[in-house]
Parts: sequence; structure tokens; C-alpha cells
Amino acid sequence: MGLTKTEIFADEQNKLASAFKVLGHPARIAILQHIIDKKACICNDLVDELGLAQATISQHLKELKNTGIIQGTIEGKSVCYCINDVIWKEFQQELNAFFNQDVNVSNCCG
Amino acid sequence: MGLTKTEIFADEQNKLASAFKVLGHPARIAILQHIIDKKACICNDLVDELGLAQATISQHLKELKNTGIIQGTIEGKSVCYCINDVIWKEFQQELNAFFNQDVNVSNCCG
DNA sequence: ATATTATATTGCAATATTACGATAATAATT
DNA sequence: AATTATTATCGTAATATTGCAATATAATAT
Repeated sequence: MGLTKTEIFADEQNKLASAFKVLGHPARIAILQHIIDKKACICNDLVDELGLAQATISQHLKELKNTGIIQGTIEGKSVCYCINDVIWKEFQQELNAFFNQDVNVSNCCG
Repeated sequence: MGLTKTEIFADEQNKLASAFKVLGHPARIAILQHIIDKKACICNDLVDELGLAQATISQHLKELKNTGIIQGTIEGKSVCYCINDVIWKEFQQELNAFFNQDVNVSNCCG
């Protein structure tokens, strides 16, 4: 099938999974890290930096943009992509809430 | 293609992306949350709890097991799955390291 | 031994993702 | 206006993922 049955899960679970999913590709990790390192960035930088075709990078940027974690503003003939720190912090909180759960393991599998 | 070009990225980036990727499905989030809530768990629980076929859940459990974030021990005729808290903490640290970066946005896109 | 229960594996169909070349769109430069 | 530079979109091929029925495996119970 290839089609996730989102309707059987809670909104919260779908949302969290989506957030994780967009980060689940090394190109998108590399793009985010590059943006963070440079403080600002344009797509053409990335084409030189990463070893992927321009179309491919544009597509990954689009996915990141769709989640809101980055935003792009047109600057002349290029586009300045940067982290949307409001959404970044939302992601941070959601993922922290998930990982900072008390994972009590002691009374299991022993 | 559908094939990620992992060879062009740093190991660290691939590893981080893999960690995020396995969490990027609502069924796997739901499975983890169920295990955490119950402190212990068997697969059959999940078949009743989630609305997915036994084969599908077994497959998701396998993916989680492959990353090491859960472990399964045979208990008679069922299997007791639980969080591997060592790996859980590794995940937690990796993801925290990524999200706790200083995302300085002020001098960009303004 | 056979039946039952719990889980894993296999095989398959449907959809999604990744990647890229070609092309379009837009803005700056000449 | 034509050219160049930058990014987006379209179309397409290849591979991956999701989900399930059917079947296999393993342990327990009868």
C-alpha cells in the first residue's frame, strides 16, 4: 500500500511523527545544519556544498518549508532561507516532551 | 530513484537522520508510547490497542528493534518488548544536541 | 500428538520518496 | 531586448515504505 493510516492515530501522534519524518533524511539534516552554521543561506550555496542536483535540493527545501521549520524570503534573484525560530522551538518542545518522558524500565523484561 | 545517497553525507548526519526516520511514523510513536505507559508490553496488546494487522505491527516492532530503541525478550509463548533505556538515552542525547544548537536568526532574512 | 496462542516471515499490491534532467519563471545585468 | 543567474516545477525512473493475507514457527495446553 505505502499509505499511512493516519486516521487511526491521535492528532498528537501524527503531528509528532510528521515532525520526526521531515528530519529523517540526511540531506535535510545537512541543509538545516548549513543554514544554522552560516546564520543565513541561499539555495545555490547548498548545491555547491552538498552533492545533490539543484532540483533535488529545491525539493528538500520545499519539504522543510512546508513544516514551517525554515522560511524563505526573496532577495533579489536569490532566495534567503533561514530557520523559523518560532517553529524550531515548537519542534524542540514537542520532541523534548516525547523524549523527556520517564521511561521506567526496571520492572520489565527482567 | 527512491534511494537516499547516504555516501555523500557525514556519518553523523546519516545516523541522526536514521534516528529521526524510525520515529517518523505514527504507529511507531504509538507503539513506543504504549510500551512506556504500560512499563512492559507484549505485541498482542498492540494488535488490540492499535487498529493495524498483526503482521503490520510485527513489522514496525522489527524496525524499532533494529535501531535498538526497544528490545524483546521471549516470555513463554509471547514476547515482552520494552524500551532499551541505554539506547533511548543515546537517542535523547543525539536529538538534544541537534535541537539545543544555538539557532541565531536575528541577522538573516530581515 | 494435536490444538491453541503468540509472533515472525513471505509475498504482494498500492502508494510514497528520492533523485535528476529538462524546462519554466523571475530578477538582475549587459 | 537579450543574456545570465537563481530557484521552482514537471515528468519520470528507480527504490522504499506501508499494510495485509497467508503461512511458518515456536511454545504451551489439552
